[in-house]
Amino acid sequence: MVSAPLDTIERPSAAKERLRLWIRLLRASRLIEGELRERLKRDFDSTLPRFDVLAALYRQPDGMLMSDLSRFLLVSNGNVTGIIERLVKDGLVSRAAREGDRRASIVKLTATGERRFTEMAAAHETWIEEFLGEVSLADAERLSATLKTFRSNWEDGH
Amino acid sequence: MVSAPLDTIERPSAAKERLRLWIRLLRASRLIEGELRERLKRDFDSTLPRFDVLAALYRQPDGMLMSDLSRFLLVSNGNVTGIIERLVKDGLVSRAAREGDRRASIVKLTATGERRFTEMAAAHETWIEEFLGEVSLADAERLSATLKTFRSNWEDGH
DNA sequence: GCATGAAATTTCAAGGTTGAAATATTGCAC
DNA sequence: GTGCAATATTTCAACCTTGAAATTTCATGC
Repeated sequence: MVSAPLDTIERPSAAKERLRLWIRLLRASRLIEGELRERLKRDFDSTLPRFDVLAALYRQPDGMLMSDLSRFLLVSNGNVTGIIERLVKDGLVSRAAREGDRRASIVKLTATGERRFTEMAAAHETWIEEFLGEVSLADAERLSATLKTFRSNWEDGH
Repeated sequence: MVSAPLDTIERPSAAKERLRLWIRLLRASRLIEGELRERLKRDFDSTLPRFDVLAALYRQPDGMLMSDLSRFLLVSNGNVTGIIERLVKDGLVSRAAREGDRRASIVKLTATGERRFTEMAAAHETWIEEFLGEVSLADAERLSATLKTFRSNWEDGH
């Protein structure tokens, strides 16, 4: 019988640890996402994708193109079409053709949308604090930094 | 002009840091999930939810109830019904009524399903290593531990 | 000016997701 | 044994999601 390389037996395998990390990461997001979904529905009769769109628009008072939204939110073009349709119907968002380019439409928050979003954002913050409150500041900073590095590497390679 | 409390100006606010953590966590999962989805589709003509179900069943050779699956995967009952339907149609999964209880059905991997899953799992491992390879062993361990604690706390409180 | 490719968006089919209501079956109190 | 709550699952409408094809408009080379 031949010994396996030290890496695979004696020491914790980095690959296995990263696989475990991914599984826990996914599970944590799903737990939190599920709870957020429930509460957005319960308290604001809204959804997470709608909240994401409102948050993106809130940061850009001059408005965004459909394609800006889809790039920023990491979702497909077709997806954004439907979500915006519903937000417009609800009066939270406005659409207008871009000056001199009838292909593109500029999407903005309405006054109602802005008011509504700030209410939702306030609740959102307290909910996240409720969920993650037991994570120490030090842990949050480390974790956050690791994830930021991960994302930078990702974007360099994709 | 009055000074704000030290906590909110001089020192990084723990709440803000945890909010940032959540945003990065969500973004990281979405990036990885999106890439996994594409590759599962491309290489196996499958999807992430199907892969999740196969993985759960692989760990339980004696089979699982529909409700076991829905609890374990954090998805609704109705959701599982549809996914299992398709997996059965594809021949990867079998269903049978539980002995003496015609309400419950026991779901298992077929031989084909098991073979198929091990292929997918192997690819999955190399993909995750590709995505997270730059996360050091130490960082992976810390992050993973933090997320585990988070989940334990969560489950105690819910 | 016109053709032709690029850019911005929509449409569509297939699938995933929830939560609530409906169905079917079981177990239990009496 | 009957009634009734509990259990396991399905059904359904509404929404989210993707990726590919189609549509509309713009820009550019000729």
